Amino acid sequence: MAPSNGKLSERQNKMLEFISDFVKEHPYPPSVREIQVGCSISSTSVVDYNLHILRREGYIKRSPDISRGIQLLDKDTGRAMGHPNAVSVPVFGAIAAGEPLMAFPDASEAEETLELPSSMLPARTDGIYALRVKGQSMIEDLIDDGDVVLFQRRQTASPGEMVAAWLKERGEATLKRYYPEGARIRLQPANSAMSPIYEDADNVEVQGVVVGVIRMFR
Amino acid sequence: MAPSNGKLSERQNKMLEFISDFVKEHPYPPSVREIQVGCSISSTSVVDYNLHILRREGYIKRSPDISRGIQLLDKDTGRAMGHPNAVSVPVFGAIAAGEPLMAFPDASEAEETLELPSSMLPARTDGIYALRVKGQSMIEDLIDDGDVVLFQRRQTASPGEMVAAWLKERGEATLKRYYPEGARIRLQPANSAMSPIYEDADNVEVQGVVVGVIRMFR
DNA sequence: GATAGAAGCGAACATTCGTTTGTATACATA
DNA sequence: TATGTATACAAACGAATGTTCGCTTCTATC
Repeated sequence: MAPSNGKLSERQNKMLEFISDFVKEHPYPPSVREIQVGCSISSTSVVDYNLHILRREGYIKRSPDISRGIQLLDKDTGRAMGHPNAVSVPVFGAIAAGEPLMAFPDASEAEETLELPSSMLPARTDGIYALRVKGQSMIEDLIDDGDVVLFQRRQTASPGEMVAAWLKERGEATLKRYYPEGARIRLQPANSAMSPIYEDADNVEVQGVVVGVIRMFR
Repeated sequence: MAPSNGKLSERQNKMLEFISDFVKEHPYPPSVREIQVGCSISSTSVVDYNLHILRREGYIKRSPDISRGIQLLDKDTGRAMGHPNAVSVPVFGAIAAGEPLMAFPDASEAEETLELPSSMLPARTDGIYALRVKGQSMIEDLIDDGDVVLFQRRQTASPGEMVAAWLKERGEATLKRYYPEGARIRLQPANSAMSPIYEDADNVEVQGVVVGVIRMFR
């Protein structure tokens, strides 16, 4: 069996992540075969082999001969983990209205946090943050004043994606669609009453792409 | 099968209690046979029989053909139990596309549930449900095809509110703005390409008012 | 008494699922 | 080269588990 050096293989990490995701989305733990399929493993025996290692290393607990008898443990405390369903998303100030975004916004500086179910979010739930939209520059993309927009932190974007862009010279952030055009970048509002912004590529810093919109009335 | 009078037999109550105790002591739900032994029932078919009743009455949710696929629901709200701060919102079929809404939609019949933080929702978090929007009849109110719309269950609405309305004669539900005009009701789409619907007040049943919109890209 | 539905029963069936077995490959080491 | 170990693979085995079926018992109703 594997050496007891505490390091996990890539496959073992993937399995842990799969189990963690699975229990967030289901009221029961995964079976060996569900792990097999979810992690693209060719044989159930390989799953079992690595589950033994995860158990020995203290990452999980297994109930022998019981279907779905897998329990995630907190590696540090060795205690059972609950149902860590919620991802807390920091909500920063309004976009397009000042200086909302530092390079690495810290959750502690958020005005509030939003507890969102991880099932709602894309696979990578880290680097998710939210901004409250100010103004109607994206009204034709169905994003209204006051909406909360969820972003995935990224430094690059594909043409046409909605991004939070930091305009260095102006010292402000803005929500627009991203269109690189050679050395310059067109930031296109979704409001026919407004004109696109053209900026030198050096002056535009993508800080995240839109992954969702939440609007609550009242 | 049993009459749908909402009362549970002694045996069914015992089963519920057993399941509740079981999930507190184990990281996985009980199997049919474990319920059988724990409740001193002679046959697994009796367990299955009563589990069907519990499901129909909204006490549990079952995942067919999945071992230990039993989930306790909160009878009052029809929500999944076990997530302290989260409210699980049942998501039913698409609106404006057939017959999505029965009089009292049952959480156990939801195609999926959404775990939302109670902080996101209005004070009263019971009677919240969600529908996936089909079509673009509310596009000018910034609700797009595919969006998930959150409703608060209500039988009445104020003029101008967005409601899920059940048209008895047509046997269909629709998402529109609500304008009572004497004995008839105008159901106004937010799409200038579409005409309002006029219906006799007797033929319109408000089933809920819109309290939020969620749109996830991916 | 006849009938029908609710509830229970025992057994069998079919699938899911944990486990084992035999083998293969890569790599380190003696 | 030979040997042992870690990892992976495919297949099969057998236990666990969900489901179904035919029958019985009980009770309410006509």
